[in-house]
Amino acid sequence: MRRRVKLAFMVNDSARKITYTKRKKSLIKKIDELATLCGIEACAIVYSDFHSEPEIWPSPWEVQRVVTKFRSYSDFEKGKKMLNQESFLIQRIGKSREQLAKLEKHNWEVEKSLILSQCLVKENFIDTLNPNALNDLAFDINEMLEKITSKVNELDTNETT
Amino acid sequence: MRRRVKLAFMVNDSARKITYTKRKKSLIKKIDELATLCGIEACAIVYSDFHSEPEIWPSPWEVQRVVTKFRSYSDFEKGKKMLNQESFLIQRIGKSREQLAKLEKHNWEVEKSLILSQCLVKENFIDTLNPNALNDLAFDINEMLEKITSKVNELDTNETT
DNA sequence: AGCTCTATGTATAAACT
DNA sequence: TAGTTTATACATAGAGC
Repeated sequence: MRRRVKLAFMVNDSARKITYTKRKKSLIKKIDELATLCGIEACAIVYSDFHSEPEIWPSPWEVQRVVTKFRSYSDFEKGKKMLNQESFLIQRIGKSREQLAKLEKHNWEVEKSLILSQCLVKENFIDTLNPNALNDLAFDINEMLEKITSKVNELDTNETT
Repeated sequence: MRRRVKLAFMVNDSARKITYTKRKKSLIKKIDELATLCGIEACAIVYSDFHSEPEIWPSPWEVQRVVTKFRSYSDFEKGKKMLNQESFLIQRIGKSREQLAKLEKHNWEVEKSLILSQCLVKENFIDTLNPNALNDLAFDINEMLEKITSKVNELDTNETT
């Protein structure tokens, strides 16, 4: 009953699948605990041969809930929110111009990373998509990256003038 | 030295941060072990208050490596790849039309989830962006969702005819 | 802020059902 | 395929530096 398992690919198919099932379950639990204990949001994505599609936690429905909320902002609420943000930004800029620039840089890094991780998933999609869909995906990615880049450049320009 | 920790938000700031740091480290290790032992790809994204940006595993550079590869496809390689995909799809369709439909449905769910998680991050960005950037984000998200939806509809239409 | 120590809780490989 | 058991490895809260 020793465990002493060498940290390497398990060549035994059945043992590997059992380990996968067990460890995946534990991993989900750990993620859930971390999120609960520390009040953060976390998700994990696993691409395995045991399933034809990536597995995602937390549930897509939970993620969808957040975005539904985001998309359901009325125009009024948007305006109100923007005013709040404006005040916040003015205060922040007054306090520290450099810090704001740093934040924007961070945001760009994150945005980029997320886009990239999205691309990673897209690449895994490839095996189940047709040529037209493939082209669409590539186009979307490039367009998105250009869009974000120009947005950040715009922010930088406004910031330095 | 008991651990008897209740599974709930830790109100003590310093204790929470310590726990976060420790558990995050372990979580990364677990993900790494799962990936190594079972030969799969996995990543995790954590949105915490302790960092201004989400933290991503594996490293953004690793993700970026994949995406760079993806973007550097020459037109020729793209064409070759697409042919392979077409063969694959034809084979799959011949084998089981329903299974393909199911796969596409799964893909759509995953794609949607990823877009949604991206939106989730965008929402976290809000506090550091100005009103114009906010509008841009909202516009991008809506556009992206519409684009994907229509793409899936297109796939469905082609599939059912 | 991050590290060590240590008691104890937790995860899990292997075996069995 | 999935649950149960058990011995052992691993994770970690709390305390101290």
